[in-house]
Amino acid sequence: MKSPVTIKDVAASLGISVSTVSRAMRNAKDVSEATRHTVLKKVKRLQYHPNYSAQCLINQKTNLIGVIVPVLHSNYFSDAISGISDVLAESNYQMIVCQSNENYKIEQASISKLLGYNIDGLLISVSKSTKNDKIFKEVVNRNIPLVMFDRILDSVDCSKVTVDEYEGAYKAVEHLIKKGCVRIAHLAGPQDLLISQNRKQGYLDALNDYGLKVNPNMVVHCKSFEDDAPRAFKKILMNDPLPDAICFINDQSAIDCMKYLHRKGLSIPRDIKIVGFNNDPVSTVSDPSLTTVMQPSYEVGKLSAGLLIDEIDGKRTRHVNYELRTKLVVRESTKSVRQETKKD
Amino acid sequence: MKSPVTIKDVAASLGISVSTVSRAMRNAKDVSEATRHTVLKKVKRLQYHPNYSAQCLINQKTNLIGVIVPVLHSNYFSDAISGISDVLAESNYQMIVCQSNENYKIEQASISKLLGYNIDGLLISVSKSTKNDKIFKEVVNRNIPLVMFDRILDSVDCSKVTVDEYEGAYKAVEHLIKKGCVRIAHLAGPQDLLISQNRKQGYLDALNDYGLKVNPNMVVHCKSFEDDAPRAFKKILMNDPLPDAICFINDQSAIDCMKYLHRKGLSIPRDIKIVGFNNDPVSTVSDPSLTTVMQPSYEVGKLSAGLLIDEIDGKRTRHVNYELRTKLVVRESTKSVRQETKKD
DNA sequence: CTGTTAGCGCGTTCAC
DNA sequence: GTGAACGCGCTAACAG
Repeated sequence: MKSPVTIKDVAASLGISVSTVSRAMRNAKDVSEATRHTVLKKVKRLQYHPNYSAQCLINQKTNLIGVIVPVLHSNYFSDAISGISDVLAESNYQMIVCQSNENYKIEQASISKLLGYNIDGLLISVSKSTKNDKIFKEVVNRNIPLVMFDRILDSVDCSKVTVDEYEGAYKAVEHLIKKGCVRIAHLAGPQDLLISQNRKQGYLDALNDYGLKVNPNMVVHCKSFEDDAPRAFKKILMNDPLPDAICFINDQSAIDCMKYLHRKGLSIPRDIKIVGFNNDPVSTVSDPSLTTVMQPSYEVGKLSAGLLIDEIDGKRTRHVNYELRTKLVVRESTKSVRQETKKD
Repeated sequence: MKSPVTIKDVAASLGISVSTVSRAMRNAKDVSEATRHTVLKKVKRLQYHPNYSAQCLINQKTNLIGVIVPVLHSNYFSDAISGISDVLAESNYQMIVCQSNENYKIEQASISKLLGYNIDGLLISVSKSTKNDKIFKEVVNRNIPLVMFDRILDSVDCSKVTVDEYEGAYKAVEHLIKKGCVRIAHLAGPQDLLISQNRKQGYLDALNDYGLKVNPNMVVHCKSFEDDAPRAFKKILMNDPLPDAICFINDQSAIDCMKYLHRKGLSIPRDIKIVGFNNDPVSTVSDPSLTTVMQPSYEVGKLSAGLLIDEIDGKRTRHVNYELRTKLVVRESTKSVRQETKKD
């Protein structure tokens, strides 16, 4: 942080007082046009940039927003952050980005750091190991606007932006039922995550609403979205008779499963229909292409950032909850197959 | 930025001076164990967090690093940022992240903002519209450590971390040649980008080294990695005779092309062999799976951040250039096919 | 070991 | 319209 040239230097080199320079810089009205002009010229020549740290001390505002996500290298979160970034840039805010790596300790430490930086607001999607909400209560107590998105904590009193995962899963299962499936399995996400619970509930309710029995063996939770999914879907496939459809928590595991089934000599969508979740790029590329639930991640980011800024500006005092809609993207992995004419 | 509780409050509530509190906080040696203990207890009870802005004013150090990338929602850059984040977190730095959206004006404005925040260092991968290096010279002049990664500007005097795209492309083409291809086309990236030029040179040199003629019609530049690729590969496919292999600048366009060729009744790898670039998740999923050039993006991020911190800490005064190696990941899209036994 | 003083760079009263 | 003085929250230098 080298900014050798301060407001003093500008003032001295012009033989005027610092307060005049300060006024000229901030377009205050009580400065003569002449002096303002000379000041601004000098400022440019000297490459003077006001020191934010000093300004923050006075203004009690940093224009800094903290953003914490579980992981950065995921289509979902990088899209969301992209949305956040675009909105913040428009409003002259900068974002300090942290990834918790799904670790509550790191998350907590990051928040402490961010508080030290006097962020004007915080956007967070909590890690899957987060249960304690103490640190968030502290944020709220300090009157720092807080918006939780995607992965939220119900107990924290703040605005929240989520995706209607329940409806997403419901629509997926409904689609499968309409395709004639009756033994529909569900590879569920980590049990602690609210989004996993919501999706599972959507799955359960869809089955119920259509009069299908729930077979507990057809629902298997995985501990991690990435590493643990294969174990989980293999467990599902130990059912006898096999499910005629599986509803997944993400696209990659759905595709991994399709490949596995292929190797086992099963055909998709004929023998088993598959639905993913997310609409990642991979879902268009797999063979068969994957029916999946699209989540508006970029919009989640944009909306969250917008809400946060409104709260900072005092444009809204009450907290709000938004739930964005998903969209079922139907592709080949759930296509109808007339069994009688098909052989192989 | 509400932090009503300051060091004064702590001092007052304990009936001691602020400097004692300050000392206790920073584990200075000239404080009695007893007072330190009571101070720390009080600090916790009052939820006091030191004000970084004030500290920065003294220390002339913000522990803030600026990070600018062309886009956030890309496998490559989100991986790189993830690497940066992990390294910075270890060293107690925070990162302010900006995306230029490939727009030089935005890039420039972001840098100005970051300078205002008195960042201790800057990590940047320049936009493809960046030609002017004036703002970077200013950063260098202000003695702010700067590391460019992936997309660099040769003219700027700073440390640089790149991927050996030249060798990556060379290896890809060499692989195709060894597979017997002789009419190898290249879908090149935006002409202004150094990485596009390097990859093209690797392509050209490989052809030359193996005694193959370069056909200018077999090399087509696209203006954008995403939108413009289909136009470009269709132009390549207007060649008569058709190429027997195409070397792409990314995986998605390679896969789009494979699909297009399929619809046209051509078979891959039999009729045309395809190589991508990046090793994105999609490359494992396509049918046929895609041979591609893996770039160590996470490592690029880690290394860049490490270099920057060393420079900030004064551990290294000279600028260095690192060029990380790519790895050719061979999959089905370039598999050998014995033509005589194959029919379709 | 602890308290007092000064000053980091800037904005904001006040006088003039 | 302009300048001097004060304070934002904190640390460093100096006393004691």
